[in-house]
Amino acid sequence: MARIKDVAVRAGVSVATVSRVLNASPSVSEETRNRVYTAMTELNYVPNAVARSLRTEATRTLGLIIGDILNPFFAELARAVEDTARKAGYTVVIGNADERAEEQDHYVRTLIEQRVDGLLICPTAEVTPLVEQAAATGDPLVFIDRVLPGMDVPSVRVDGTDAIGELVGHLKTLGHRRVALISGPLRLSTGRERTDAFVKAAAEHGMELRPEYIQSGDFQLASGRALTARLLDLPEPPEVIFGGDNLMTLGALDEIRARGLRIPEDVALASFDDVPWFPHMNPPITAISQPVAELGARAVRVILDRLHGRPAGSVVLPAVLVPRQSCGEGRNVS
Amino acid sequence: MARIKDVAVRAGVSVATVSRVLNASPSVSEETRNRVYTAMTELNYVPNAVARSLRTEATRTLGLIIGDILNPFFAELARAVEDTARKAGYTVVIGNADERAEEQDHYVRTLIEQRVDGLLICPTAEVTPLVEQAAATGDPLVFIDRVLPGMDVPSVRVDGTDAIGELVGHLKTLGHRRVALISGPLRLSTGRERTDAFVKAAAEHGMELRPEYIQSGDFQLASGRALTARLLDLPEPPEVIFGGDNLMTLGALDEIRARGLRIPEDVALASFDDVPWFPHMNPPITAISQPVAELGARAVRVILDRLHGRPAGSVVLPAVLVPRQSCGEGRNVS
DNA sequence: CCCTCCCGTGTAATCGATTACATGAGGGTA
DNA sequence: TACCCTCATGTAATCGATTACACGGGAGGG
Repeated sequence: MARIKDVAVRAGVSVATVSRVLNASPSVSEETRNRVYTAMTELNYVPNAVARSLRTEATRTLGLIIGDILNPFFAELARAVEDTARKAGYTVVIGNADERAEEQDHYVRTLIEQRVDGLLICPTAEVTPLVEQAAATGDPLVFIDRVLPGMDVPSVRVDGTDAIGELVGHLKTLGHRRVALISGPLRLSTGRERTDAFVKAAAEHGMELRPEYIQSGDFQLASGRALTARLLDLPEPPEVIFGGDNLMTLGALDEIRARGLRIPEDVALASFDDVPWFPHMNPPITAISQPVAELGARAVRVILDRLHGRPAGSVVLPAVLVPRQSCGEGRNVS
Repeated sequence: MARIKDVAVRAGVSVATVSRVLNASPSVSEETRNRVYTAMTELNYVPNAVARSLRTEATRTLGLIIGDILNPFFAELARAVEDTARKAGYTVVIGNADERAEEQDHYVRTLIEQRVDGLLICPTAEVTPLVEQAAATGDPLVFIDRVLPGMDVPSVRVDGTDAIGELVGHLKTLGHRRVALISGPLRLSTGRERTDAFVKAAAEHGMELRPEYIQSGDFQLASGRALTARLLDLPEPPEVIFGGDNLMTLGALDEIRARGLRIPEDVALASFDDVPWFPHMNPPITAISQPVAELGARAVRVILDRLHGRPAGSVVLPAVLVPRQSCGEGRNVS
């Protein structure tokens, strides 16, 4: 593969001049520039980003560590991050942590070895020593979606509290009283926040939220199904089940269908986290939609701010309720 | 950030020895090795992969260019590629081509600049000069999912012909005669193959496949919806619509619902490409499922074979029919 | 005519690792 | 004792770019 030196020889100039052409430096004469361009095409020259990065100490690359790319929420997030980064001239390397601290650490390590310019992390529950150290070292980190307590790292996240309040109001209007929640681990900021907001809203609206109606799992489909089974097995099952994310909601749906129950007549269903196919379900699923694309875009902007020495604060975005039919005769909005 | 030289000084050895420890060379004494390890942890040393790659001319990185990460098919593919590559000690950089040749070329260029060891591409319809040149130069390429005619590049793909034949048989058994297809662009190998297989199977089973029942779009939701509208507007609309991928099927579903038609009574629906939520639709969607995880894993193996100088042939995997209820009283398999 | 300044270009150090080759200590053998 | 071999380690070149600094020539001013 042709190197800058080959181009230089062919164009009859020095490597410095070729480099200047590569970097669009103004101090190269028109004529020389053309000679260099010609030599480059003739040789099929492709600059070596590895060598450039070594010298410049910048890779123009961002690392993104997410929980699970199969989860549409993360897929959309990855897409938004990638789009925004690309427009700013950055490449994104995605790491799939599979919601495991160990995998997350693997990627943190690898990406730091690769000298990414910044690291966007959807952290797992645990604060691992490696992440702690990276933060302490001053590596440019930003947390997305989830927050780790007691760490001085800027974060970009969604606050669903208001939307959950709205949802509970909606449920009350529809005549429901016994409401249940199946959510993620309380150690995850998102799991805790959604639970707290639901409990608070239920209290405010005078709903009947018994202790056994609050179940926490791991944001995965199987746990959604298992917890739903537990709820439906209660002597007095809830009238509504609220899934803490789209996968737990899908698990709930599986269990409800397996028992031949009707939605919303036998049990109503709502979801935190909207996905493109919820409107097409039978019945369409009422959901709380997060501004995922915005989340990703803002996260990139925060990290770029940090990289360019601009002040970088945290960002909190609101979620919105999208009422459909899975909780009863709501407005028919898709 | 600490460099190998700092570690060497602190451990009282030369950089060569530190490097040997890093690369687990056996010719370092136990005692020295320990001193080096200690120095590394004390300095929080993280090896610089950029420098290493420059010297070794290998990045242990693979590039993957896909059509659209929001499409569950590609998300699953990305996941499989990443998993398999990771197990072999490789990192994967994903590029989102958004089904546009221009974006695809951007990533081909960028990833070659970054000197990825191999490139996995789901090519867009056009054979761009850049891709052609990369293939000619002997860059390690592998095509996934789609094939470009007349290029000497190994490919890993799914052949749905048999499954489509099975589907048409299934439709016939259920009493359908007028069958229609909404598929992707014929210039895409997948679009053409699915269309050809459908036409052939329909003929073999004596189905009524009128020319106007064959529509081709762009594998996106909007085009699925528009083509479905066109089919339903025909004086004699088809009894069955077969979507060429999951997005076109979803578009079809939108249009069918918008018109208040029932599935399968008014019009039956089937899909090439199964996704996790099809079983949860109302009614559950009959689909042809591709071995996506296998597809990704095999593609990685093919490229690694090439990298290691082993012979690397193309791979064709079979798809399978998963009958559900959207075409009528089929077996109830989820 | 000479001095300065600027413009375009070249020389060479540098980034942080890997690795071929050199070196020196120690042990075994004749 | 002399020789050779092995083992552990060090020296220095190298990968392909960037860039500070040097330099030569031409223009412009006095």
